[in-house]
Amino acid sequence: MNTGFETYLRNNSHLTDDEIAQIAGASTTRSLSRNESLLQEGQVCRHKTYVISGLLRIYGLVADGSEHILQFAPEAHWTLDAESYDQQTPSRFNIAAIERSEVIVWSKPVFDRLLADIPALRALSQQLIARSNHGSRQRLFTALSATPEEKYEEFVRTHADLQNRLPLHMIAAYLGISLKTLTRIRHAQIRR
Amino acid sequence: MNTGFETYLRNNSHLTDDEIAQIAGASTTRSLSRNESLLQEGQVCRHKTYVISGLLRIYGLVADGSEHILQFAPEAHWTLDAESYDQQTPSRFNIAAIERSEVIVWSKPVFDRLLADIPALRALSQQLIARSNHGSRQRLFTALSATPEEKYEEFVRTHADLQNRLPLHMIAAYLGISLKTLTRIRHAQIRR
DNA sequence: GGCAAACGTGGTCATTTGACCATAATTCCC
DNA sequence: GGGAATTATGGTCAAATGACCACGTTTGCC
Repeated sequence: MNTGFETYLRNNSHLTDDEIAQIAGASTTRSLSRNESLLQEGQVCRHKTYVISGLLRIYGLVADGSEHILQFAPEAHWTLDAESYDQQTPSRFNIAAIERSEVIVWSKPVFDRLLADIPALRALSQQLIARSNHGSRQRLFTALSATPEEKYEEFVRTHADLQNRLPLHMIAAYLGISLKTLTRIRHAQIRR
Repeated sequence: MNTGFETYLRNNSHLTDDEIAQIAGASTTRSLSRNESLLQEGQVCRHKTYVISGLLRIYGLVADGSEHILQFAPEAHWTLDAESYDQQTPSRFNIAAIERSEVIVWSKPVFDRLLADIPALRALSQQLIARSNHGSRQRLFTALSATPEEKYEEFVRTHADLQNRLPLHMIAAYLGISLKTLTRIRHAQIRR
């Protein structure tokens, strides 16, 4: 079986075919229907996850019930609440499917074992953490410094592929602006 | 010589005294006067840095010349533009001293050598990256979801020690709000 | 295929926020 | 110690934003 995951590893790591087979062999597949939850606030994230197809979101809720999205995870993304997973502590965030999705997962003991056995997997993990770090930081800077319009423009620039798979209210929740403001921005841009 | 750095390593890692001596021995000390720059946008971050004393800030500039602060780095913090350092690419951010500060630095080749030789230092590095990750993410969530007042309250809660070492306009630049708004919030709180 | 839910847009209004300006107090540095 | 720069606060005003509401359309799903 080739889930696309093997292809991903072949193209994005120095793993040998044997190692790839070993990693894939230790994984379990899980299907998520639209809106199905993968992790809820307060639960401990017990699995490392890779998205084969579909689209997930990682988000937090605030007092008034509205949600704010930290990250989208489309196919070929590793998604996890890193803090909850690493430390096995209750998560502050939620993960749920936006579209029908397929993910593969490893329980933490299993994945730890793989990490211990396979140096190239450690290297890949570190690379992913570093990338995530840079992503968060860049996003933080944008959140601090950009106007709503600039935020939207950056989103379109960096997530062109996701733009038509997401309802506008989720884009707004991702940008930290209201749906109304987003609508206004788009309206203004059409006029131009 | 004991700079406090050795003590830090003794308390926060599994490094042996020999290893600690090796790491400290490979470092260079640098003093920064108030407002002195350590790294400017566009430069490549060529050194790993540890703050012995004082206080630095990592910030970015926007078109109108205003600055937005990503992070404060007081004594006992490792500070660096991780992306620029890791990939040796031009930095998008600036680092400068807020107070007169002392830092110790290692050039990247030297520190890479230490990392290769000392497993416990790799472990520490990974821990620091993970922590930084979680910090950025938490901060991003706050930036997206909190009101200015909530942001300030969280800042006071999490940075009580820095509060009276920082001018208000820098706190505002950190929170992503205007100085005016910050003044208003503080005024309202006094009245309560 | 059809019904219910989700979605996108629009209008209005109150509130918040930031821009600009001035001023007093404080702090820094030579 | 003293002069200059930085800092904190305040006032006013315009603009941006969000809250609330309604309505028509689209979409998902049984």
